[in-house]
Amino acid sequence: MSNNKQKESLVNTTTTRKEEVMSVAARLFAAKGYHATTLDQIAEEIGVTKPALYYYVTNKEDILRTIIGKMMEPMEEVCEVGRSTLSPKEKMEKIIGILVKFAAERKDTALIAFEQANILPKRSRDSLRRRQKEVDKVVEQTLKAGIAQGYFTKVDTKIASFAILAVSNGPYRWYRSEGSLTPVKIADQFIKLLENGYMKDE
Amino acid sequence: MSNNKQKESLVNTTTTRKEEVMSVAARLFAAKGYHATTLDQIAEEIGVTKPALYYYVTNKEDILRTIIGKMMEPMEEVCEVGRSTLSPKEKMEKIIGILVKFAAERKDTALIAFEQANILPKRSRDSLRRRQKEVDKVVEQTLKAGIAQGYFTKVDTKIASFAILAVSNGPYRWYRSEGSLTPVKIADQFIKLLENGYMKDE
DNA sequence: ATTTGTTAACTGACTGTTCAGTATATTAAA
DNA sequence: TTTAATATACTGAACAGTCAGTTAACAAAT
Repeated sequence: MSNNKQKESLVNTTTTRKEEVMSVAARLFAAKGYHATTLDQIAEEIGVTKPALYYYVTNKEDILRTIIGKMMEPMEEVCEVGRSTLSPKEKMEKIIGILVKFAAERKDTALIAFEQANILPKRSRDSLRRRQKEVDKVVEQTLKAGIAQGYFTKVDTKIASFAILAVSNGPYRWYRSEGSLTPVKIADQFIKLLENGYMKDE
Repeated sequence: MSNNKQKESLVNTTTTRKEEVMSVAARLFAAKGYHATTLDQIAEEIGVTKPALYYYVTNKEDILRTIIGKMMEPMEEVCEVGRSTLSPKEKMEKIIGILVKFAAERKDTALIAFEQANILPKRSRDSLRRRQKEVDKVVEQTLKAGIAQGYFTKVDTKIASFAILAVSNGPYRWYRSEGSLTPVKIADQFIKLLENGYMKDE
């Protein structure tokens, strides 16, 4: 009885214990929610006991914070696109691509960041919210630029950016990596729909 | 022996205690999540003690189930539109209107139904999921019909329906009733964007 | 022999739920 | 009209279970 321990350097590509904690926790937080997930469950799935987690992590909340922190990178990418010299159309397409890719490939992280960030204390939560507002602003500014330059139609830019973001972030709810759809195909379809709509313009 | 509700229409001006429990609970569940909300908090906001809640409700979970149940009605409305004889374009516009209206006017309910339904036991959760799938199907069928009849462009109907639903349900995340935007105006903008896109077709 | 990693056993706080009572209002009986 | 009986709406106290976090001790590897 007992172990079942870790001999990580065997076939382990590069996953450290800490990363394992994070990915297991992310899966459980996403599936059942933060409060409904116990440290015992995380530990058991990894094959250790609860106190062992405290060797890698200072807090339960620390796990959540770390997971949510992973969302910062793609949002920063979006902001960089915003600062680039691309045309509004190209910018928007790149932004949608980045967001769809992340929402599909990192479903758990996306779900947790969108639906459980309010669990964090104001301090930690605010840096996420601020970045999200920056992303909002990049999308809206891109829309405004496109309209000003005569490429885009005159839509309400606030409402349209909410729509574009809802679509682009949406895949974390339904994407299945086992299916035949790739993030790129999804993004292409989204772009086609958002740029031209579903009505045939005769 | 004996039990609960039935007519108490005597002095009730507008809201019964049970309704008050539900609306307070909905606000707290939406703001902090189900597990992070204690019965003491709900009771305190109403101005009673925790055991008093059990006079109106059998369970904490029962509160959640009741709140989520409120989402059934608009989804049934959508299904009725699907069964109607309207044109695909009109159907889709009505569906978007119904969903936007609900997501905006009943933000808390929508948030809880979308983000906390997995807390319910499979049994209770399945009736919601089934209805959601029906709504999905109505949207997809409407798209297919519109394409078949030559009104809509040939989009991937699975992906496009996810997009339309993400947009239409989205307002529960950002709508503020104090603002100048009405659900109808939002729906109109969404319809315009989804039908024609943001690109100028010259 | 120290560092790294882990465990068994425990604590302190919290929270959903129950239950025996109580105060007030409503109805029935005298 | 007074009195008794019953239902309504709640409270205070406590129970039972859960869970984040701690402590101290132990093993393996460097």
